[in-house]
Amino acid sequence: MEPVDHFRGFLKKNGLAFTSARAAILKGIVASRGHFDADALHEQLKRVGESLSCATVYRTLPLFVQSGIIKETLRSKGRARYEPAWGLEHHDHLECVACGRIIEFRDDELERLQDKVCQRHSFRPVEHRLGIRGYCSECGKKGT
Amino acid sequence: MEPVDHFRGFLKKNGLAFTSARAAILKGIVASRGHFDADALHEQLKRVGESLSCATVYRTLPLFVQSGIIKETLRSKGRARYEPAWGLEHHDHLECVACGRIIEFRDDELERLQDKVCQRHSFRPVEHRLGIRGYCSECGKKGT
DNA sequence: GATGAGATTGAGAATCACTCGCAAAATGGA
DNA sequence: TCCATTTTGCGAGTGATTCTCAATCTCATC
Repeated sequence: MEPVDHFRGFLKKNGLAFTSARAAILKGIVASRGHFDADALHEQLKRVGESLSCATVYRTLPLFVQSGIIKETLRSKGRARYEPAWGLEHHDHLECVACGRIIEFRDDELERLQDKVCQRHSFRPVEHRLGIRGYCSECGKKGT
Repeated sequence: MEPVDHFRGFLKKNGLAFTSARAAILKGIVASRGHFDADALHEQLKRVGESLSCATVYRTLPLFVQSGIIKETLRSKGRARYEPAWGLEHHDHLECVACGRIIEFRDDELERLQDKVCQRHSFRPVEHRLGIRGYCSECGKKGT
């Protein structure tokens, strides 16, 4: 199913309207492959002629999170960041503190162990975030 | 070694002064066992008669992080949160989305696997944060 | 113990990401 | 088409954090 169809279904189920602003934002999300923040998304939309108020962008992002189209990731420089999630497997992040590069990885064993930890504490997980900060291979070479 | 001695050493090594404000904040940190945020720390200090400007608290916390006395943890409600780290083992967090309770846990196998992931990507880790959000045993019982 | 260069502090203004309030406009089921 | 309901844009408001800068404190050195 296409994200847009899923999103329409989500809106209808919740008595919300599918507006042109929401359509535009969804297009922006799909276009921006990879991580983005509210401001970057707003800028990108402006570039393609879709000028929405930034309040609308901020107001709409949670809907996309709730519907599973995107998910919030580690915030950086005080800004909430997002990444597409629709149809993608869960993964975690390595974040280079020197160059800012973000490397995604997935490790099933790691996932399994986390579930075990939750069981041990009778904890029902909803989501988790693992972020490892350090130096990527490039920056690691350059010293310190 | 006591935290205060370690901290003095850290300051000297960096050409910084050991001031009464910093001593007071350190005392506050030690007193507040467990997680805290800048505002809570400021309030606590005020309660014991140490009235520092909140700018000073904000300015000083990074020094304690750098020196390894505390570390930043998952932020909550838009606030940066910290926990004591001096002399304590690393651990990760389960965070209840219903009641806000934070459960600490440690799993060596999990740590080991993360190192493996880093090796696989030639990534030199500096720190990592794993936060699992969900429902704790108490809140899980109450439904949904 | 006095001195001075440099570090630190307080108070309030400034930032910055984000949210709110409200009137005007868009949506969509009947 | 009509209208109750939802959205939007704008600008003002928030709340955490940071900055500015003059006054104050530290501490190595004298």
